[in-house]
Amino acid sequence: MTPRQNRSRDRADRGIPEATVARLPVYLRALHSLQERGVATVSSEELAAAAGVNSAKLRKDLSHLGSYGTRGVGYEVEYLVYQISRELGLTQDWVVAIIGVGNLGRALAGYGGFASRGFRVAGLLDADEAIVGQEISGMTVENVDRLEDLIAERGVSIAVIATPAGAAQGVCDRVVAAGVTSVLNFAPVVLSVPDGVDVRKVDLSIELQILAFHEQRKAGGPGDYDRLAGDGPPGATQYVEAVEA
Amino acid sequence: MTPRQNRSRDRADRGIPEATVARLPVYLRALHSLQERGVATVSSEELAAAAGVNSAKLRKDLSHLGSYGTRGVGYEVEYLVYQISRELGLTQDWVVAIIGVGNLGRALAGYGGFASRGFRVAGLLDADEAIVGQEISGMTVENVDRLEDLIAERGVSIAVIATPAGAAQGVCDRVVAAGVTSVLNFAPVVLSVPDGVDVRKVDLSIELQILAFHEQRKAGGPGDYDRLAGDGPPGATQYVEAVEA
DNA sequence: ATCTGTGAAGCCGTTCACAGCG
DNA sequence: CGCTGTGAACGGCTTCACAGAT
Repeated sequence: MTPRQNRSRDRADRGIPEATVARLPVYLRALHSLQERGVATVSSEELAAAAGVNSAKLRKDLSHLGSYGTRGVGYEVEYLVYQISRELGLTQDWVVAIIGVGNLGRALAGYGGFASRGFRVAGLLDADEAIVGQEISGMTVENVDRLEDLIAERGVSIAVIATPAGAAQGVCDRVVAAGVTSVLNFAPVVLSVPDGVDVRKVDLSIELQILAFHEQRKAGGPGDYDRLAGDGPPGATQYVEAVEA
Repeated sequence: MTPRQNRSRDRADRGIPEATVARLPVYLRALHSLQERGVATVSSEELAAAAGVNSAKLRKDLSHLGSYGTRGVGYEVEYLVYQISRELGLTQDWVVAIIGVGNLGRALAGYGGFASRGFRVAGLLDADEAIVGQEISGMTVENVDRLEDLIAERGVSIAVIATPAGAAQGVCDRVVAAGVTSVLNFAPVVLSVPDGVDVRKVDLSIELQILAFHEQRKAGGPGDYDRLAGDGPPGATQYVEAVEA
């Protein structure tokens, strides 16, 4: 027991706090936007406003990367863009495979934010013969049977799982066995993975449920306009788990 | 200055910690899954495993809702499902409008997880005349010009923004002006909203960037298979902000 | 004078370990 | 005895406030 978390973040790791890492992409986006508007220099106050955080937090975050600002002046936009990009590993290309080409998989395949930020989609895979062979966003959907081969051949390092809930764990096991250690999961299930594999999860219905919680606290009921249907017997709520990603 | 955060979470709020709220939907899903398998009673240890958290955390989370377990036994699945559903406000129906019917909007419109959990999609809106009038998942796409009317007529309380980045803030301002206080934002921008409005953000490229950071820390480079292109001149990274959600 | 970088304090969330109920 | 519910300890993140660089 006592599963000593092997988390390699003791020190010497140049340890950037997780919370900071999660905000760096936001800063990066704000900086790109400034760059497009021709801004050369920015203060922590301005950048923080653009990123939606407070300026002390921004400064502390950036201080974990190094001293890239000039006191009395601010930060040079281009330089900071480079430093953050490098820290996040975006100066290299990452090869991504999308498994599951339903509605969501299609949306992801066509998502411009991937290609433009150092992520290259190198495969669209599906198990459905009716979908395999289709042309989606300039790529041909391939059979998921070839998953292991494709990962090895194309050097896939990030797998995006957009399958139905029932298929997700199986797909995950296969990509992990094939050597992938980073998974972005859109299926509404908790994936089990061995230590050393990172899973991030995006769950649309969870986000909505969190909003509903706060909304309920504000008004005490939906809408406030007029009461519409719903509100049936408490115990009788029908949950269908009809998720299809 | 000193923008005193008007965060209405001082007390009397029956204060459930935000971190707990974010996990309740996960517990709920695990419980539904148990329910389908006919399990009537579950221990904190079992439920925690199914939800991917540790059992002490689970017990503390549930303790914020009340004492719904039985010592020496565990939790009654059905009862706990009801209590969590009620706490999250899922015993009522929430009316959702999706603005922006591109690839992602389509995926969201067809997402089973909405309808099955107390969320009713009551409108698909787009600005593009070529899309307006189309039938998507059994609904006709309507013109975003009618946004305010639809919100009022149908009692929309949650707006899902799936527009391109450039349109998002404008749409957000309009839904907020029309009385909506909960927004789920898929556009890659930081939305400004007045106090009292909740915004949650889902950002695909941010998640990938966080994965890339950790992946970089493991291997020191993408793939580990062989080095492919990339790695160009540092200052020359091309960022296109070509996001179209 | 201005704005960054940072110790110190405070807050929040997690984990431990056990008291207490069934 | 088994398992929940919870005070207490701990650790991480945020915020404050100011020292220090330009």
